[in-house]
Amino acid sequence: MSDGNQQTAEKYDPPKIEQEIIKFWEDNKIFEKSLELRKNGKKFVFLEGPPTANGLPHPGHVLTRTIKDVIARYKTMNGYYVERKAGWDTHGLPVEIEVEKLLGLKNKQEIEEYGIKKFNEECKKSVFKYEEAWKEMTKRVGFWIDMENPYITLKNDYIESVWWSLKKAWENGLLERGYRVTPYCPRCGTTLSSHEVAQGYKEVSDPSIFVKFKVKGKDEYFLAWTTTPWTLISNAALAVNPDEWYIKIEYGGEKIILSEERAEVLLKDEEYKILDGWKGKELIGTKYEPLYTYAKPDKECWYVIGADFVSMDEGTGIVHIAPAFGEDDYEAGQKYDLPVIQLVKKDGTFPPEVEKWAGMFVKDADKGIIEDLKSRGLLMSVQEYVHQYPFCWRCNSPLLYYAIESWFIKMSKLRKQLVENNEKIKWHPEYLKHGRFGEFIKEVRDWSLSRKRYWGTPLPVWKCEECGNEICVGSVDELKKLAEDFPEEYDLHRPFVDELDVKCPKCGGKMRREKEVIDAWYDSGSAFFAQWHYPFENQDKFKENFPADFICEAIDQTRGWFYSLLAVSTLNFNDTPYKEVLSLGHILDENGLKMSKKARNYIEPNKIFDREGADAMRWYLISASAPWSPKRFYEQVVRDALGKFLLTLWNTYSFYSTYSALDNFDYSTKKVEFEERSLLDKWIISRLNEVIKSVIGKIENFELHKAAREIEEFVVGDISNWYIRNSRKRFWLEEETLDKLAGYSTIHELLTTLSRLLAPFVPFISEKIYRSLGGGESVHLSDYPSPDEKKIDKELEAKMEKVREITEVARSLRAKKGIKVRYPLSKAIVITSADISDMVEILKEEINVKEVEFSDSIEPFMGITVKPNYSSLGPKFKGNAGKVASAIEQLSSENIKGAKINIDGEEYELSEEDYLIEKKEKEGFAVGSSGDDYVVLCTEQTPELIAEGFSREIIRRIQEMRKDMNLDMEDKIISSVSVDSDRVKGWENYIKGETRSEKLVFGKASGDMVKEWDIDGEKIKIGIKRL
RNA sequence: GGGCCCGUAGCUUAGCCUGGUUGGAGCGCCCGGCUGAUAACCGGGAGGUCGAGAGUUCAAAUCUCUCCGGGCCCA
Repeated sequence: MSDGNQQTAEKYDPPKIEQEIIKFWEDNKIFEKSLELRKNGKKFVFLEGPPTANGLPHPGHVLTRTIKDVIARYKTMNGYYVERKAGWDTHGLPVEIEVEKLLGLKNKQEIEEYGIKKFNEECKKSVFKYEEAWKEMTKRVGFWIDMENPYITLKNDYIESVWWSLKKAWENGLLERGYRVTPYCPRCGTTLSSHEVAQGYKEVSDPSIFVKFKVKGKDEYFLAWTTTPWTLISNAALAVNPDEWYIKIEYGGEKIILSEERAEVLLKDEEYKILDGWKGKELIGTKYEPLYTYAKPDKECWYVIGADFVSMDEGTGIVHIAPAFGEDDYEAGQKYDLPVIQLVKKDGTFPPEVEKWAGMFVKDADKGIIEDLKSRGLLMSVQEYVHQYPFCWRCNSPLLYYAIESWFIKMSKLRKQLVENNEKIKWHPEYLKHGRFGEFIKEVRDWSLSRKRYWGTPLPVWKCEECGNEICVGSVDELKKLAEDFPEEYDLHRPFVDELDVKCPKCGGKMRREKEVIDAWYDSGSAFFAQWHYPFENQDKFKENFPADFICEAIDQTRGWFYSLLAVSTLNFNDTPYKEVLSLGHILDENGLKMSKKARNYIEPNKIFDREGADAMRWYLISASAPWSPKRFYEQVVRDALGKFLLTLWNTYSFYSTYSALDNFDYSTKKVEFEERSLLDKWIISRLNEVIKSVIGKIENFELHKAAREIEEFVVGDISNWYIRNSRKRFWLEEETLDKLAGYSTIHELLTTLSRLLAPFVPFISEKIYRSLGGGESVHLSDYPSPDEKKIDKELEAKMEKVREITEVARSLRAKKGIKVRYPLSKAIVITSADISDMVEILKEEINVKEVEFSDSIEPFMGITVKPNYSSLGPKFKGNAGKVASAIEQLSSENIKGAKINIDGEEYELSEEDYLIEKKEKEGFAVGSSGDDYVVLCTEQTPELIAEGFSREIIRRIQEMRKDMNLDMEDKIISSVSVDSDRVKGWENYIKGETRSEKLVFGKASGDMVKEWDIDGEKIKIGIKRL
């Protein structure tokens, strides 16, 4: 054969092959076919968590898409019908902020001046800014999902479904107004997100005061501590820790109540007298006189309550509670049904009813309040208190924690159901179920649903300006009936919904919509029904797909999407929306740090796809660690996965395709039956089935990393480095032997089965191999392999394992003795309990010995040497010790016992401690062991053996030169070597045959290529002439 | 500050649940070898306070506690 028509397999070029496969899938609609094929199969319902497309995808997204794809493909190949509908999450504050930046808008006023309509149009554009990049990434990573018909949270249909569920909550009394305490900038008139707050902490010095609250009807005082005197105006209660001990003391002529522990700290060097004591819980309910009575509360207040958060770290153990100005305070207030006294206006000043300080900014009033209390004798002491306090990152004014009116979903009423529904879910990893997630839902708080923003699903609540009637709208039809002139074309966003002319069904008055939009988490949490526009359409579709069998996202979704889904589903259907959830670990950078846009510490997925390929990236992500464990990610690890696994797999395939093509092997016509195949073939087939069995078990458990590692071990260790290595010889034969055909049959089966086994993991290379070997139209239309138990032969596997161990020992022995494997040895003797007599050929080949013998005993090859034990002889014989020692060395091991030694006419009888017996291999043998097995090599190198070894040295060099010259395997040459022919006496024809040399010339090297080699220190020239 | 996860060689990790030979392996490094499928492989070597400390125990990488560091979520 000449250049050009020789059928060597192409080089592994991942991006090229992957693009080619992507095109093939698209042209032939393989994804669609894979669905069509399983249409009548059992459903496996996958629910896609919607990403936001207003940022570029990063490696973490590649991980989620990879794992979802592995599971979906695996299930499909197992006969399940796995529909995959993509989704987009499109609402929310991050989108607005992005657009604000884009338009240069600084705050809400500017947005409203710009126009909500135009602003929202920009938001809509923004969320699809990176849609193409996402689609491209999805395609290149090989994630099969229907991106053509995604659900999109901004669509009217989607919003309508969400409205439907909100109305249901409304009707069940689970959607209502309440307060939420949030960080609030009084100057900007806006609440801040936690992220914004975190940016603005500063160390400041505030007054901290100890204030006395008079117990009602008694001449004694509760002592409380606060760093925000201005909140005292809105005080509603005092809180004690129910489990701590409180005491009444006489101090400075007054009766004061505070916690015992704090009294000891605060009054360390002072004198006081303990009058009485109680457990905190005994104080609960005690009434006191308010410091200020500006408020006229409609509920009972000004009494002692119990709260766990009251700590003994600072203060007095008694905490002043102002529900309007603290999260903990508010929670406690809810528990005790305290009024939300809010004597602070939204601009941060006191209202008129706070006569003394009306119109004053609250923080500026601190001084005056302190003075006032002092003059009334209610102040015990004032101290400076240095602490971290948040400031507005925009305008630098101090933030207030402020109770803002907000709409809530009363999740706290559904705690029991949430916990029950969680019990139905199978979590991976399991500890999340009762750990982070379980703990969270057990004490779930009400869901603060509304956002005073623009870009989101509008809250469908309208209030009548006339009669105060409130309605929640649950469908577009309903709204059409209530609104005048409802247009044909509409978009259920602000400002459209705000501008509708809605008439009150009760009094006919004008209704106004509550200006809020809802939390975007509620949108995505509604995906399981809203994606079908349920209940307005697709009722059957919904029923078939509820609950989902499987969802999978990263760990940060635990309290995100995993929760919002369960919450919405519990709220509307009182059932779990998913049966099994896999939570993935995060992708970290090379140094184990979180990837962030700011730090730019991640590599773009596209770069990896272009260099190492999607399969390599997938393989790394799958095999690196358990799906739920974090993974470090950088290019080198993907390169390693490529080199170690994919290239080895590819080379196995390439080896097969090269040789089988040369031999015109056709599996369908020349397949050799299993029974007629060699032990080596049967062994690798046994291993294959063993691996299939184990891999299936691991995937079912989501231990994808273990499955992947096992396959990798099998491919690299068993197939490439043992099976193929040992099979090469049979494929080099020119004639068509049964053994050769058996080998081809075996590799063919190995590769087609392996490509099916690997298809969910590395869909491209497996498709390529499968199709190239004529497996069928697509590996993804095939069935997942199932183990053929009959072909698993444990005994055979154990025997092969033995052979491999013995080989290792023998190679190690050769290395120790400095005898290269290339030089044959006459014999190896093996001592083992296992019967591996039918595998001597493999052994002979692997350790390069002419003969393998089995023996029962190691003894014949071991000599026993007797050595003097100087530490015993020295003290006994002093100056004569040396003589005794040399006498001992003369003795043999047989006659040492009780031997008598004559030194200078005196006779000594040797005792056992005088000598040491050492076992040592006899001259000419090398002995090594592994467990109870021994290997003995005859190390004697005869001139004949050396000649054979040396000729192999020559052969290898010629082969390398042939490679360098780019010769085809069949090209003939003339070789010349600068050594005497005696050096390879008897092996001339062998060299010629192995190297396709027509002639072999000795003495002087010449030809098209002449190269000088260093063979064990000897300079030898070899020449090759192309014929 | 709270909850949950993680910490084993320069890097990636097995072992931990169920305590018991000298804590395995791969990558990388050094030395040597094999090779007409291979970017692979084989032999040998250097490299480990198993994050730190304490406790339980005859015995701790493994169980318990405290601390340190990283991550996620929540304040």
